[in-house]
Amino acid sequence: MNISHPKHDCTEELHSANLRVTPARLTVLDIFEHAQAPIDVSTVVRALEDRQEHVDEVTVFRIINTFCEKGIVKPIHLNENKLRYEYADKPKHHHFICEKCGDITDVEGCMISKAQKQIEQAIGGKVFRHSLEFFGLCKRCVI
Amino acid sequence: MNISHPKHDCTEELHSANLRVTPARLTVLDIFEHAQAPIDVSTVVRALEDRQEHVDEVTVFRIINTFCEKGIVKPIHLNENKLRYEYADKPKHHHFICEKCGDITDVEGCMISKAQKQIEQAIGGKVFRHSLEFFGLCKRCVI
DNA sequence: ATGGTTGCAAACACTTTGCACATGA
DNA sequence: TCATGTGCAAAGTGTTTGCAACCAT
Repeated sequence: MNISHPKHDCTEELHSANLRVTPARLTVLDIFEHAQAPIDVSTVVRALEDRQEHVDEVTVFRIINTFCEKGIVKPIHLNENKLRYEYADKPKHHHFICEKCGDITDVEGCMISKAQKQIEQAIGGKVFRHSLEFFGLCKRCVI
Repeated sequence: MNISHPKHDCTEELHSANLRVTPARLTVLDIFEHAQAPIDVSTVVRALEDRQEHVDEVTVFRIINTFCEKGIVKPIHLNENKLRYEYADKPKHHHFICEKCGDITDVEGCMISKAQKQIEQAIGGKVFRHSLEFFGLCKRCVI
């Protein structure tokens, strides 16, 4: 019996999303599963190159958009002029961005889900989600 | 009747920012002072047209960038592919964006300045600012 | 007079679209 | 086989830059 989580199978994940299994999609999925922070499209393209896979940037955009539609990854706005994406199967968290070195750290836990209730009362509507990012200097840059 | 003296106030404000007073800058400043929500560049261009002032979009970008450098307005990221800007002289607040009608409401007060302390301890760095937006349905769209 | 400001054209970065060809099921 | 995925070219946004002409001081 397999006690720990079975080693994640990208092929299976694509199948269960009703997506055809292609080399590009498999590798992009694997890249997201191993990414330590939200990554943008050109980073994915470079990661593919590093693995000797040459995938057109347009195709990477399309793969990621498909993954977003299927809920496999989700877009992350970090107040840049571009989108980043991260693997969706992560616990809720926010991000801390170092304004000097650009390092991105996850901030675990969500401290404002209760604030949403107050806001709903204030605006008389419904709050579905929020976006919260912190900017500053990481421990290596703060000195 | 509602007689305001925007030109006078705006002239002063440009002077004290060491900026030359031009018709385009005066009107852009007045537009920001009267805006009810963060606005983007093309909205400013349209607002200028409405006042019979035809200012090139590039010039509006430059005016707004100059205003940002002077701290007269500040950029607002609302998880779009473009920037919005708002008059900087407003109390701290966040924004609620209706995902159906696009209406933007200010959410008064900042409920996470104390959370920043905890985050600083967690990451071992320094948090200077944060970005927090709420998304949902406004009271007209929630039904 | 002269240095900052503007308009216009062009470039730029990121993202999407169209279409022919290739490929997974 | 055939619907779907991919590469390439091109277009679509939002934004910046170069440069000559213009204008506020």
